[in-house]
Amino acid sequence: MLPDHLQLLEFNAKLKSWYLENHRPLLWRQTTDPYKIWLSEIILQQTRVAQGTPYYEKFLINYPTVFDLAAADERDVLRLWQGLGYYSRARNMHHTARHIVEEWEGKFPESALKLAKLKGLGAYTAAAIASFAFNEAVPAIDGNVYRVMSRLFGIFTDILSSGAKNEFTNLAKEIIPQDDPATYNQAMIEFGALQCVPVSPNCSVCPFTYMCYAYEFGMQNKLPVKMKKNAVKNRYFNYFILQKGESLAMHERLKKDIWKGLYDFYLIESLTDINNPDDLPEDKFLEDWKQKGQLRQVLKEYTHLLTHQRLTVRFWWIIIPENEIVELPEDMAFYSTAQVEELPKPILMDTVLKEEIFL
DNA sequence: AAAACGGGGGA
DNA sequence: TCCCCAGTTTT
Repeated sequence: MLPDHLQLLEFNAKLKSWYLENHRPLLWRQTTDPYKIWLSEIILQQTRVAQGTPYYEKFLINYPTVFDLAAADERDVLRLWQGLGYYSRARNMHHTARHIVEEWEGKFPESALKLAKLKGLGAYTAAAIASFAFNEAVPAIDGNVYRVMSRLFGIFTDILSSGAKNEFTNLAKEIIPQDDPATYNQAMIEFGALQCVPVSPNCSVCPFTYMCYAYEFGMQNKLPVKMKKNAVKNRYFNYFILQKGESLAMHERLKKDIWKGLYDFYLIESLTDINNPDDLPEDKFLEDWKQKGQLRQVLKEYTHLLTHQRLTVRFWWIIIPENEIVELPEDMAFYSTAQVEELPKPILMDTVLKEEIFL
């Protein structure tokens, strides 16, 4: 959906006039001093403008130049940063200030490529400084720009995927004008921040609806695509360790679930944490075993963390007299302790056996 | 490739 | 209360 050359010229012209009319007069936009731009970009990396602005002013009063920052004690820098979070940003800035003073006589490298080698500067920040301070024609792509581009051009690449950065950067290189790239970058970011906002953008006042993929297909709230982080699901496992003589009843997990192919005990999964087996849903095997044997709880409650599951696991132990015949589910059988040792088991089963049964 | 970083703000 | 935010470094 990349526009052709003429559309591109028109897009850039409209974007620029949108910016000139609508942008916020933020302090760090009144300068081309790379030090001040650097400071603002680091602060704004994961901080809202309203929260970051007082820090920006505080920092410039305390450390007006890169030399002042380089001369400061790290603890003073961190103290000034206090409340902004992500303190490695402050430590990296301090480190890089010293590097720039010692290696570059206080002068910032003037290309994004060189800037990106400095600690604390990644692709985005390096491009931002290179374009804002030195007018280099490199696209600065932050979350705002991902959003604008994915909607305009209908890009469904997951912006958190490893390839997204390259794809968006390559496309942006086609779009960024050689003439005044700084304003282009500022404008894309500001457009995303003010107009093409994450939720329910007001497209009725957008100058680009006529060429916007998301607008045409009503996909504003579907773009950009961000892979949902696997929600961590809570599950509650209630295990019953059935022991008869020296044998334990075990079960091979065959269903499409965690621990497939491993052996565990008789399991009743519940929707909540249940500490009294009488509260479990009725179970004919359990009824039989409780009648014929003796139930006791293994006291510990285990929390087992998997990539996207959090298991709360309780164990109960039922001892059946040797002479009793008990019913077992089809997929269960008694195994001697020696056999149990040999069976592949979830580490949690192993732990419990070692801690509670064979001690 | 994935986790860690750390607060604030919004659902 | 939980979830998300955005970029970089570290593992």
